[in-house]
Amino acid sequence: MSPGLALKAKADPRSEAKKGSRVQSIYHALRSAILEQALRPGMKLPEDTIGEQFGVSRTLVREALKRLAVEGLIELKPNRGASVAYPTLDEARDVFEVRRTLERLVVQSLAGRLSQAQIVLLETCIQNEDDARDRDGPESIRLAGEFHTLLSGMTGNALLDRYVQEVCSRCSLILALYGRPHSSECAVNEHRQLVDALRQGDADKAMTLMDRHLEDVAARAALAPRGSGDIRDLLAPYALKQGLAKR
Amino acid sequence: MSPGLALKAKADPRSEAKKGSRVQSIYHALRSAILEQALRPGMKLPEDTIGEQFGVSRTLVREALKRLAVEGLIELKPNRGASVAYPTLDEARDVFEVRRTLERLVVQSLAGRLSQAQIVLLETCIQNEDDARDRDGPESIRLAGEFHTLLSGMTGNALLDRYVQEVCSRCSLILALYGRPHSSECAVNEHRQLVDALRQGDADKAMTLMDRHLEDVAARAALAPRGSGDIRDLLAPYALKQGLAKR
DNA sequence: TATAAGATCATCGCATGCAATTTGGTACAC
DNA sequence: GTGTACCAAATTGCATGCGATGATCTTATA
Repeated sequence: MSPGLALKAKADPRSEAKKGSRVQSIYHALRSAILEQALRPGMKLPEDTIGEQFGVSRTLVREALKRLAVEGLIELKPNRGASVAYPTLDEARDVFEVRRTLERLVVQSLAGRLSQAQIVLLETCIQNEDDARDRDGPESIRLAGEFHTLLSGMTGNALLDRYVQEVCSRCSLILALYGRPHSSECAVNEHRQLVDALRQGDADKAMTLMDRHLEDVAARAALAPRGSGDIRDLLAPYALKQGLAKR
Repeated sequence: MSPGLALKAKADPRSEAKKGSRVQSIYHALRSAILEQALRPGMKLPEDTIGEQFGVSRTLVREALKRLAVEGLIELKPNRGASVAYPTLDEARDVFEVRRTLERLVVQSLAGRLSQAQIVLLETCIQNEDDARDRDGPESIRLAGEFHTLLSGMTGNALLDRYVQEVCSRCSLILALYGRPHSSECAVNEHRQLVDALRQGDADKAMTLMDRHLEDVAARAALAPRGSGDIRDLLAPYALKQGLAKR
């Protein structure tokens, strides 16, 4: 529309550098906003409102939304637009199941094959987690996810990496939804142990550690006590929309 | 553009029924065309050419192309449009690695939990494979994939199902590229054995069978002899470019 | 003849307009 | 007071136009 807006948008993606396409920026912004719960589950996400905010047209917003929908962070209903996803406990369990499987493959691929530089990278990542431990919940959730995606990226298996990134996104949302806030200090230790096992090349130990770690994470999300969380699971969707209950 | 074309396109998606949105139709058409090698790897896929063919605008075509790109069936280069993907042998190996991991989870979830109706479904699927055995390669490749996606769908885990579908698509393309044509008769038997193990609830046996089965499939794709396939890998694109120029 | 610079053309990236669908509200009848 | 029909506002679905980017072909010069 007005060239002024377009220019502002072009100037705004500051640290994104010259390359990142604008949909990328929108995608990242929305993703962060969702994972940090600035946008709460169930919230509507109208295309033109977002487009105005970012100084782009609906076309690009729509594209970003579509990507987020693929990742399961938003829901995209036929003629009624997008809203922040509200994963059920059943879906959450499914996601964690897939995640455990995938991450077992990650550590299996990585055990004993990490370079010194990679180990340093992992350790600084863990350090960041440790530093953010006291601060707000959402950020530490995001950082914990980044450790896992950092690992998956090191496998060199692009497909595996993409899948792990996706399940991590979903898990972050799930944790933000169902997780108890005061629970990330043990994760840091578990991450440290895992890196140790990987460095020593003990694939079995690493896999066991990762497995137990993800079990812990899932448990923290109140997924383990199958009965207790179900009330919310059943209640919330009705409070949100009224009428879309299918499965 | 011309209403004639639009009508033809609208009439053509025959079994698609009324509901499937038009991008869906385009997506399925292109997907089939690629998997059956009507569209050969490396071929360019211009938006408006396809749009004309289907009687829709570039917008919808673009959307379908994006989905295919996510699935790894086409490549989408920044300002140069889409072309049918040409997975390298390394990528192929990565895909099969992920696939084995995922499908192990599938059989693990399914062992001993199949209903009678599901078993019947699987058996008819295998029968279809058997029937198509003698016919052209592409179709039997597609059918073999359908058996696996049928299985994954039965887990009830939507995410797992989506991932398996995706890796199956990719594997089909890979097999079409690198596979030897005369090799599907054993797969049928392997599928039968697998269903037997699942019915008996022998999870370990089923997992082993699935693992070996996918190993076989990968081997058939010339992925096992790491050095031998590279010649084809390099040669084929050039042969294709000739065909592309003609078309 | 071969190389390099420039012009031309095809194709995509993105914004925007219009039609279609849904939603929420209001009036009216029962 | 409840239920139905209808209307208006909001929002998405899709097509298309314009500018931009990269590919190809031309031409000039060494």
